[in-house]
Amino acid sequence: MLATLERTEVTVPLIAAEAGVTPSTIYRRWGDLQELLADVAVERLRPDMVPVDTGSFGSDLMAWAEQYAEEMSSGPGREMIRDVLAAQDGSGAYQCCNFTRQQIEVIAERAEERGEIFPDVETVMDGVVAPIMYRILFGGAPDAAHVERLVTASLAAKPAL
Amino acid sequence: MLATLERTEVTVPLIAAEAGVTPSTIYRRWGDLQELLADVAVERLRPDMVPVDTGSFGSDLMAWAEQYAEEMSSGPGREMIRDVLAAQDGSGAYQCCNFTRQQIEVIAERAEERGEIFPDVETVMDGVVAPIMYRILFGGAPDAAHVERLVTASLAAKPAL
DNA sequence: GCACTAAAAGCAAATTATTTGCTTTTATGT
DNA sequence: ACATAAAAGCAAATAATTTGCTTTTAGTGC
Repeated sequence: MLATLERTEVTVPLIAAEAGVTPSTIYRRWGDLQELLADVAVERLRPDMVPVDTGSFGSDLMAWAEQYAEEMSSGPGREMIRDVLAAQDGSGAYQCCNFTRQQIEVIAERAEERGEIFPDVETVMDGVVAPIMYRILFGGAPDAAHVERLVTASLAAKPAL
Repeated sequence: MLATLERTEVTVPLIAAEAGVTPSTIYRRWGDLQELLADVAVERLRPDMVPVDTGSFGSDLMAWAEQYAEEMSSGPGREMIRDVLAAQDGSGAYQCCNFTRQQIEVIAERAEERGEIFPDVETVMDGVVAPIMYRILFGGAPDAAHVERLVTASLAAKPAL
């Protein structure tokens, strides 16, 4: 029902009716529409899968980054990010950042077990995640070749010894 | 007057009164509060200075990045970014990104005239600007040491030959 | 199981914001 | 000066938000 509406057409009274509650319940629990939308978006951005294991850090990261860029660039992806960032309460954004970091940590842990040498997680956040997100938010979505270049470049950065 | 209020206390009728116009004028021109705030924020984010010339690409970029990170991490900086990104119309974000790109282009043009070798602008956007912005938006503000590391790393990336 | 309590939800009135149709002003070209 | 079109004012209608108070719900100790 609500999914078919434009962002500007979604209102608290509407959501309340949909949920079978009175609007004041929603206002008291969330304060305003943006906080509610942010909460919903954070839940929807929570990863529901472990990154696929393709055999090496490099290819795991490449596969993950490609999928991440694609999902986040999509219409729904952008709206969810927007919703999270628009909220007054910054904790949603922080959570999302952690979801992402944890996914990369999973990839890193597997690489560790294999005895690979690989860049540390913060390097990947700066070198891969941040540019993807920046371009989605501020410019056009990054294309596949760009994502590939970001991943390749960050793989060249070796960890502190 | 308005500057002393919290974001959630700023309303269209208030701004209208402040401006000495009727609210409907504002609603007709901007549609809603967020578009208006985004417009204001874009104007305030427009750079009013040329990056200082310190003698080389590396030190110019370092000085610029430090100031950029500081300004954008500040309370008002964060609010302006938030306002720009919260707008339905994505053109504000695109403009802000271009403001930044143009600043880096100025630094690059000076380096070109000096005959320096330096990373291309998109590399700097990905390697310096994006991580700074990502951390401001999604986590804690980046500290000075982090910014310095980002700049140093991106300087090592030489342009395509 | 029953009474007690605190938190959450309902309800409805009051307030505030938003939209809209219509009128008036303002700016511009002739 | 007049005609025109765009922008602004005004005010009524609609919709959203806030709030005080009542009712329900869920949990706790007896």
